Amino acid sequence: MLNGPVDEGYVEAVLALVEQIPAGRITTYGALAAVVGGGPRQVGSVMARYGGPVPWWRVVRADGTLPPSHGDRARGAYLAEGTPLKLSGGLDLSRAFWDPVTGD
DNA sequence: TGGCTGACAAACT
DNA sequence: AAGTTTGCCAGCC
Repeated sequence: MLNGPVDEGYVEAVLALVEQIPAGRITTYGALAAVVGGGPRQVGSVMARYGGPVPWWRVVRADGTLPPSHGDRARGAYLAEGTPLKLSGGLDLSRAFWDPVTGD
């Protein structure tokens, strides 16, 4: 337990939401940041450090474009889960966006 | 102590 | 439509 440092609460909140993202759906860093607080960059930083055990590929940019760091790993996951992809190589936010606030 | 960096976002040209 | 610039928040040098 322990829980030592406070950041753990913040990290836990972010990871919890990411784990709640249903397959075939995606959310944005800004949306998560709006729920857990802080800024979108902070969410990204947390994911980079502690986002190992969570489906981080379901978290994308606000434009629906794939983050440079995701790599082909995320692309395969999208196809495998049936995530609505756009011909431009991005994601169809209008169709695949999942709201962490309402949970739908 | 000040400045740079970073899984971002929104606005402007 | 695309590329560039500024802002935000926290951690690290």
